[in-house]
Amino acid sequence: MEVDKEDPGDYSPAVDGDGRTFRESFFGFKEAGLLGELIWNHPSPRGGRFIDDFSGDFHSFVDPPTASNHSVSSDNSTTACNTAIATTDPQSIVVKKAKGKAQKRSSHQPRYSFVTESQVEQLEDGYRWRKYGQKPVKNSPFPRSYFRCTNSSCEVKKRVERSWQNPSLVITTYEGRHTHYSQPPPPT
DNA sequence: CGTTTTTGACCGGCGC
DNA sequence: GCGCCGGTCAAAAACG
Repeated sequence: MEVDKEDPGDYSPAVDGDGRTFRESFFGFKEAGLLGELIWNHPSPRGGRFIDDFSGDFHSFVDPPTASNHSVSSDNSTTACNTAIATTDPQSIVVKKAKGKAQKRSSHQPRYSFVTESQVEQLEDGYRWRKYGQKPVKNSPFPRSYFRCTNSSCEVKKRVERSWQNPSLVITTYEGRHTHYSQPPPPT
C-alpha cells in the first residue's frame, strides 16, 4: 500500500535549529547522542554495527517488491545497502518533518531512522523501552515491533524491523524527542 | 510482587 | 459503506 504518501519534498537536512544533528536531538541531549554513538560503534552482539542514518526513502528497505515499484534487482540484495551508504554525506541525510501544513496523519512527530547490522533487534541505545505491539509486515517474513519509552511522561516511540532484503540489517525508527536524559538500563 | 512481553482485539484513516 | 491496513490497547502470561 502507499506506506507514506507524504510529499517527498517534506524533508529537511538532519540538523535542527540548534545545530544539533537529528541523531543527537532524537536522543534528547548531546550526551545521550554520544552514548548512542559509542554503542553503535561497538561491535558487541548486544549492540550492532551502525550502518547509516537512513531517514529518507527508507521504504525501499521495508516495502516488498510487490508493493514497491522501486526497481530492485532481485539478485542484488545489497542494492538497498548501497543506497543507504550513499547517503553518508551529511547534507544528504534527510529526516521527515511531518509538521507544517497537512497534519492529516495522527500528529506525527519528527522521525529519525537508521540502519544497523545486528543479530538482535533490541539495540542498546541508552533508553529503556517497553514493547507495546508487534505486527507482521505484509509480504515480509519479519514482524515489526513497537516500543515506547518507559520514562514517566516521555512519549517517544520507536519501531524496529528487519530489512526484507537483507535479514542482517535492522531498521530502527524513532518518533518524537526524549524529554529527559538517557537512563541506561542496569547491567543484567 | 512489580514490571515487561505477548497476542488478539480494537480503532481510525483511506481506497475502492 | 465496507474492508484493508498500520498502529495501539489491554488482559493475561511471563519474567526477575
